[in-house]
Amino acid sequence: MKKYKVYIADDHTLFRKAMVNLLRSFDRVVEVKDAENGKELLTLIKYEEPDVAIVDLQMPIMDGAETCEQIIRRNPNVKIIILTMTMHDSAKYILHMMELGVHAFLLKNTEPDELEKAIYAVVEKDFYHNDLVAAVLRKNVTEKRSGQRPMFRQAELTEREKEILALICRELTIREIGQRLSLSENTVRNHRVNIMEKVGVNNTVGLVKFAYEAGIVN
Amino acid sequence: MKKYKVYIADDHTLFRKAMVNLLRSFDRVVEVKDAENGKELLTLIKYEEPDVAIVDLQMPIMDGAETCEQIIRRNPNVKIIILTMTMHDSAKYILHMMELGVHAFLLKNTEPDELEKAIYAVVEKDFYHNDLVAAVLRKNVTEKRSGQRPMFRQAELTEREKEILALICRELTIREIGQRLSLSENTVRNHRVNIMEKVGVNNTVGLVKFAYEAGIVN
DNA sequence: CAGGGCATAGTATAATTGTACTAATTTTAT
DNA sequence: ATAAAATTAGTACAATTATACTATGCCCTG
Repeated sequence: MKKYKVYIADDHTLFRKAMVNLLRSFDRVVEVKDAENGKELLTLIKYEEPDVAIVDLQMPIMDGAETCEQIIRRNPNVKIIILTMTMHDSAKYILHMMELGVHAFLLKNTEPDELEKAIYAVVEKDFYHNDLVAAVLRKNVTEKRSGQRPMFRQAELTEREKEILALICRELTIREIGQRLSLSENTVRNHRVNIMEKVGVNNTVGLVKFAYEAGIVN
Repeated sequence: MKKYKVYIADDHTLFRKAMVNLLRSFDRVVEVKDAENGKELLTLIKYEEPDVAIVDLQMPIMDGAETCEQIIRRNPNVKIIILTMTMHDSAKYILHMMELGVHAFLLKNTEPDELEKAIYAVVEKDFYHNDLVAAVLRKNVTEKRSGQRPMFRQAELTEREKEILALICRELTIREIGQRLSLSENTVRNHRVNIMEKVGVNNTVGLVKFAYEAGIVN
């Protein structure tokens, strides 16, 4: 019986440490390491490849999406399991990452048993298919048909854009953001417009909602 | 050496189960039970009182605030530890619950050691004082002094107001809302202003954030 | 039946956001 | 080293939101 190495990245220390304990209790897990953000996880992986990496979708430093892209590009043998808060909010991300080649998606309110099953499935069968994934796929199909807001709009914001979006969500005006970042108001306004285009909204409300769904605010 | 019974309520199964494991590993914890929402926790407590109840602030069925109120009213001997995601967003809740008499507040990204300390502190010294609490208190004082947003404003919106806030969050403009509800733009505008006053914000971003925190949008 | 909260509607002005472009410089990737 | 992307900055105008009031009718409660 083969045993697996599992690494986990999650910014909530309590959750992460508890998960480490849980993972260690699984029969076929031999080694568990943890990182508090995507960057740290990538460093870990540089030294030694795990069989499975468990990644929290919402992380502040390097978010789940970016982390997964890096892993897939640099360590394509590592199987990735995404942890996500709610299926609804992160549907567009899930779709994107399915395209990238992520191997499993689990809600954070999954039973431990299912996590264990998922770990074994991704290494042995390369994918773990569950209700969550099925739902996202179905939703994608139905919403595409009815011509709604583009389900997955690339929405990969640059660092500057994320920074500005975060400040918008702290209720700063364009002027205030300009002052804080020592930028022209025009520049900030342009970034704002670019963000809106990237995420596919056309007003402040949409921006804030996106920020929530993308985990840029909590 | 006295040993304690600890119950935990959190809607994220994975987190909750992992926490149960973690709690059981603490030297002076003898019994751990878990519930997936406030209601279930209250039922548990009806049959047997724990020494400590750990409550997630964000729960769908019966939220943390309500659960704590009930526990404090019906089982005043039970010490309550609140788990919260971010200090910033839930500051108003934390203050409210400090007034109610909750015994400790921890961020979800706390080290396990601190959780253990907090458990022993609340039963022995009735309160666990940490940086998070200090920060909220300080913020409350400074913001009160400078006449800022009232930290805890009950924010009980009327049905009409909730309805309009929901439409705002669907990215409708005042005009569109007026049309949809067959109201004058002015009326909608007035409701909007009243909502902003009630919840203590002064722009669209604040409105949307409130709606998220209050569960008016998901 | 008086007062309070709620829902409605109005006026007027200031401030901010939204749209639509152009354009130079720097950084990053192929 | 060259192309693409990111960051910076600008102009101009339209649309919407934010602030600050007044005012009326309705319904409920003490």
